[in-house]
Amino acid sequence: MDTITGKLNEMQKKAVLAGDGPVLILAGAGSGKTRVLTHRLAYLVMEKNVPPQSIMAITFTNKAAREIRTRVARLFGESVWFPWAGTFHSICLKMLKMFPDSLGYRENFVIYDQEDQKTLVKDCLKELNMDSKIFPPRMIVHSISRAKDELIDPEKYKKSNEGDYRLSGVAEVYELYQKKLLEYNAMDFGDLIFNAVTMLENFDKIRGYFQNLFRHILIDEYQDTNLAQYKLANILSRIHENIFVVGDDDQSIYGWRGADIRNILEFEKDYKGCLTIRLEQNYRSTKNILAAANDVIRNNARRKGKTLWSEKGDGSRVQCMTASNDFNEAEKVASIIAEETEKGRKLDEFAVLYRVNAQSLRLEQALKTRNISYKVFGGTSFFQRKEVKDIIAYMKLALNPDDNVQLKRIINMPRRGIGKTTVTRIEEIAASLGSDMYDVAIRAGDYSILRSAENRVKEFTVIIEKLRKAAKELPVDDFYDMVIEASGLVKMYEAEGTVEARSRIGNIRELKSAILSSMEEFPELTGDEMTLEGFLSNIALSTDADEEKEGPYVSIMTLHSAKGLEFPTVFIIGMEEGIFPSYQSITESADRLEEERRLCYVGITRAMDEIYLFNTSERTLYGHTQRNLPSRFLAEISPTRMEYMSSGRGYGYGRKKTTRSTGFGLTRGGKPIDIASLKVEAGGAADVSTGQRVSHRKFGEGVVTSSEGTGEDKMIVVEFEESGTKRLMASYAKLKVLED
DNA sequence: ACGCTTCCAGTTTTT
DNA sequence: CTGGAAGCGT
Repeated sequence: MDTITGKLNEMQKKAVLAGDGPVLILAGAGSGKTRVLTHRLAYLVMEKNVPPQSIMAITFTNKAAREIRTRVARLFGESVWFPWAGTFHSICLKMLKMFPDSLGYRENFVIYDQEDQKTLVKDCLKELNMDSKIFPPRMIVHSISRAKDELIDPEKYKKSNEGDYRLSGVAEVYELYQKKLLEYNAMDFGDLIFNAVTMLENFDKIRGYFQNLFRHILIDEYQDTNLAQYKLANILSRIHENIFVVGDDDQSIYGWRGADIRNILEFEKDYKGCLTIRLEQNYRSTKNILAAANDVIRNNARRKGKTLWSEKGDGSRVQCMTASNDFNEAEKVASIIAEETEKGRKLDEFAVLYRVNAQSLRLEQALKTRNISYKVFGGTSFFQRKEVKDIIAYMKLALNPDDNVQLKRIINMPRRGIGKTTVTRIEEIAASLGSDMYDVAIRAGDYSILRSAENRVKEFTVIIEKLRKAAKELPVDDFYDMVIEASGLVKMYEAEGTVEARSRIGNIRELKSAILSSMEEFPELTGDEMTLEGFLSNIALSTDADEEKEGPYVSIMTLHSAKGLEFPTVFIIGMEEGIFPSYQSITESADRLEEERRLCYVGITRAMDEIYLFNTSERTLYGHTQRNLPSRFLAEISPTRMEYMSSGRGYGYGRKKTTRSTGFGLTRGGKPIDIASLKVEAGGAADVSTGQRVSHRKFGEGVVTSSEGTGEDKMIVVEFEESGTKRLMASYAKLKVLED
């Protein structure tokens, strides 16, 4: 028992030892939630004798799943296999593969990523004669994905959007899109969850089987679940009712991807009699950092409410700096890192976080010129690279020739003289026959209209036939060799001879190492040999397979990708209105802005010892230069926690003289001004600004959360403690500004 | 069929 | 400023 609870604090212990029934753990940032989960798993197996195969443990990333596995293994002193530990997607895939024909899918179905989805949507638009200007494929993919997150099928979608021209159009596409997916024997990410839920709902026996199987369900990052995932867990936990969820409503930052913060906010309502435990002791950050984070998140209305505390010392104050422009900002970050490493600190103690990937460019340049090693996380992942996807398309098609999307991708890749006309003809013939394009291609000679292209098409089908045979006979690594050889893709890049082509060949070769390492891992995990099907599903569900980088490096990434990580020193750059919070979140809704604020909270709480917040007075993004006011989040942090560093002007090459001012004014046009007095709009005549506390004679006290327009027309949104959120006209509302 | 030019839009992205 | 897509000329 001591090995399980020995190093836990009281609250953590209570969570780990909780009895049967639903349990909600509200775990603040850095409060040891992974520790609680792993200890809970160990407790269930070691003390309660629950067989590992009857525990479902769900995380959001493969990385988190791996982490939990290795940490549980450490507790056990040996590796115990939890067959149902993984991501929502991998677990659903596993359930679906156990009963593949229940939903009309054939075995060997493949998984579509976003790019495949977009391609398929474009095909649907063309077939429906719809204009992709009016119905941008990106937006449609998004709408379809959101619908699936909310368990809305095409029929329901159509019904609930009757009369709306745009959404009815989306419904049309959605319907055809699903039809094609089934024909092509493919599922997208959303389908994995949606179909698993559908399968459980429609088949009593299957449902009963899983409901009995899972005596305990544990879910990490519960604040990021969507409705479909909520439903899945809800159905599966109905018999044993042991649902143990861990999350932090203040870290819900994926609403735009369908995550429904309601799931965690209303867990107690949905699971009556649940045990709720708050983990508020933070083991990560200094008091100043936590205070700043608490200051920011306090301004959100939609939250459970929780205040983190720490036994660590105050540490240094939040370092704020206004750079003249983005170039200068990057220079400063780089120079601080250089200075600190000269004092003996390691590069991997630093992370630089930003709102959008496009911001990384300047930073990379600045770090490069100083020879500071760095790694950009996120961005295009290895398996998304064009050349890698092409190879995978060959593999997918060999496994599943029904897949027209992959066929169209590679039929003329490398060039073999099959152009648009031929492809369209094959497509039309296939459509009128009700068969797949591959069937038509292989019989190209039978169709007079294809006669002229027959030889070139045959060249392609011969390759695929060879690969289909090989796919059944060869182990995956040998099969890969054959794909390289038969497709001629590497040969094509070799002929190109450019630097870019060489890097593409490098990536293709890298894919082989990915295969080899999965082949090693696979039998360990499942006891089976890795099949082509297994490999393809594996990589479809993994993103973090990037090549390891040698040596210590500075981590640079978006705020989103930083979730779950920690660093001694964190820089957040671009703390500006319109950047962070993003322009869209300011204009769209209060909810979106609250999510943005949570993102800020996530960012600040990544820091253990030091945090630097940067903004610029001028920034070039997407080719145009803009002047942004400092982020409202800066104004929300108590000045007593901040230290404002101003510096000599200069555009990157000026002297790096840094002067410290005792106050916290922001330097603009040479005059220091108080952050709290900044207006949201440049030049606005209104006298209330976002973040300010105001009082209204009828509504009571509240906080200004957003505003739009200027002068007479200025509208502000105020969240009143008693009366809720109100939209008011600033000039008529007769608000009194409260001093703190 | 293919390559070259022009035009346009452009968050965040655990799967 | 980028990358992707559509359009046009060979």
